[in-house]
Amino acid sequence: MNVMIPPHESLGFLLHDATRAIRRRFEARAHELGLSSSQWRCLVHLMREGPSPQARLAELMEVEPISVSRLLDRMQEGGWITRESHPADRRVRIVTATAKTCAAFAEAKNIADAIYADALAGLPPGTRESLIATLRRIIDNLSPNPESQHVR
Amino acid sequence: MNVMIPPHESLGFLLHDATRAIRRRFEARAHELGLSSSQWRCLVHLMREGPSPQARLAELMEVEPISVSRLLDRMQEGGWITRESHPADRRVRIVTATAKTCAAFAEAKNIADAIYADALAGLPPGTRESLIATLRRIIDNLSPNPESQHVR
DNA sequence: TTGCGATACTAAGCGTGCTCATTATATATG
DNA sequence: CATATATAATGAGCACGCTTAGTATCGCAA
Repeated sequence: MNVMIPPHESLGFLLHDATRAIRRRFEARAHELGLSSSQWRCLVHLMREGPSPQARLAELMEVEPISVSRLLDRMQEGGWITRESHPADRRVRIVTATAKTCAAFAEAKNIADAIYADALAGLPPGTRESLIATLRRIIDNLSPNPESQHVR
Repeated sequence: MNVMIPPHESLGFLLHDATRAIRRRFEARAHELGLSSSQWRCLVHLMREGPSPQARLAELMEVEPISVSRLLDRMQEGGWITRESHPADRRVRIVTATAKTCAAFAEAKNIADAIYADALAGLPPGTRESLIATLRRIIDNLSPNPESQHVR
């Protein structure tokens, strides 16, 4: 019945803490840009994908459409994106990054890259690659969609 | 759906996604216990530490005291903890795990351990240990408190 | 054409984190 | 003693995730 968990050996706790440390540091440094980590995640997908319906962004971010809707409300208010009606399907709103986004993108990316470098400081070469491979496998193993595993 | 999109390689995104996958799976399985992942995190610290002031729990969980206050409101309502006045310091509320917590603890721990095993399935032996070491170093590297690094 | 299910988005409300501010109490300092 | 500062907890309000539900629109089939 002993609760023998030495300080933070739990995989879940460590992943949680590492993720939170990175997110906090990003938000501290990107605060002056007016960009939260969720907004940054959204912009990365949007810049890679190009102008997209909200449902596509929800799929890429793996969150519910309603979460994207609220997020985009704030991003639109912040001037990061525009929402335009799809010419052929009036249900769809096409989300497009603004010039402000394009201007700030490189700066935010530099912030993120610097944090990753800090995070991995002192770890042997190849750690990043093996960590990435492990994380990808964990995500794949826990994917709720079994037939998508190992296929992609 | 669309299988042509190459998955992103960003460390932050992968950590975020892996953490979320574990959290989601835990919450799906612990739902019938009435335990959220945050409540579980809190209980783990509480069982390890013993009856504690809220401020101590906030320190252990590395969240703000107000967040603990709200979390404990719900945990108290759910019957997981009690709050008692400190006999010598009337500012302090001592948080204590209830019998319900002790009864459910092993079950929740089994859920968590099973998820970690699923997550690491197919990865070579030693992956867990190296992943844990890497994550601990990342957390340490990003700690906002420089003099605590490498000391613990 | 009409109807019906699927899809795109939004509304309402909650959990869990945050910042900023407030109250109550303890402790140190003049 | 009186006051100033520090600490413990909470209130108000926001960001961003969720579930559940609703509306508008599309596409297909009878």
